Amino acid sequence: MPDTRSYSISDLAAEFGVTTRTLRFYEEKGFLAPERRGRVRYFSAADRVRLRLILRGRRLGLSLEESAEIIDLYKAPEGGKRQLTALLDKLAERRAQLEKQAADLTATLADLAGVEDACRAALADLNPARSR
Amino acid sequence: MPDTRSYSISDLAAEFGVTTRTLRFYEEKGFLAPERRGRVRYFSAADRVRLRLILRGRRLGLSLEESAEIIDLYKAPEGGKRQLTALLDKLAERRAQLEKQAADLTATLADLAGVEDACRAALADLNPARSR
DNA sequence: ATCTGTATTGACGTTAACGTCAACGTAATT
DNA sequence: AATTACGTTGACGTTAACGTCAATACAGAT
Repeated sequence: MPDTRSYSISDLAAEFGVTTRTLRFYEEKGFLAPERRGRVRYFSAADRVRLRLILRGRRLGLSLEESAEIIDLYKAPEGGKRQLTALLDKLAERRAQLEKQAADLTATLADLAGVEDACRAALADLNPARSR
Repeated sequence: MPDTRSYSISDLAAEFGVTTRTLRFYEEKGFLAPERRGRVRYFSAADRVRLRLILRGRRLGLSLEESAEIIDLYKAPEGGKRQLTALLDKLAERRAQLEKQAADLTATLADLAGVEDACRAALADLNPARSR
């Protein structure tokens, strides 16, 4: 069975550590489209996954727009040769960007590691008895 | 010799692909502090490095504030045990965040790779003659 | 002298991504 | 009937990170 359970707005907000305002905002902007019974929102498992991806993009520093675009790429590729080729181009573009980001990340982590070393050395130097 | 050459504001802007407005803004906010002769700014090699680091942080999705904080961590660790321990805590915190980001990154790249595969398969399927 | 190029300082405008009310509806308890 | 707990829709406020003028200064070439 395809996980027919639904989530209230505050369920999701609590689970992902965001406010309900954020979720309403995402719907207003079209990044989420929960079911509506009356005025009340019911988030499906699919909505939940989509939210997870959006927030993942956010942690990567992407705009909501960018995240949404990438998520839309995830959808089953259909269409003619032209569409598919265009999609491949976009994918390559994204990959290039993300790989640059990965490089930046490792560089920063390396820098931080260097500082950590120096810091530990200074500490040990300052307290020779309890060095390890 | 310690690279005594200096850069004009538009030199740096051109080199790093930002506008002069951006550099003035960074100075105004205290993220850069170029030398001033009269009213004119002269950026040193050190300023240039700092700018590079700021922009690296920006590509990682950090705020300027966060980038500046990290860059300040890079400075030679001094101070007493208390300071050094606090610094180590900050470093660990940063590292945790960046490592989470790295995980997000690899996950996203994996997703994109999956889409690329499906896309190529669809293309090959659509044009069996020229598959490779 | 004037023009061209590059610099400067205000100062207001803009966009994204929400925060923060206020006013209200509704369903279940007390 | 009143409280409590959750939901809703406006609508205005906020912050970061610049963009976009406008008015001005100054140095060198024409």
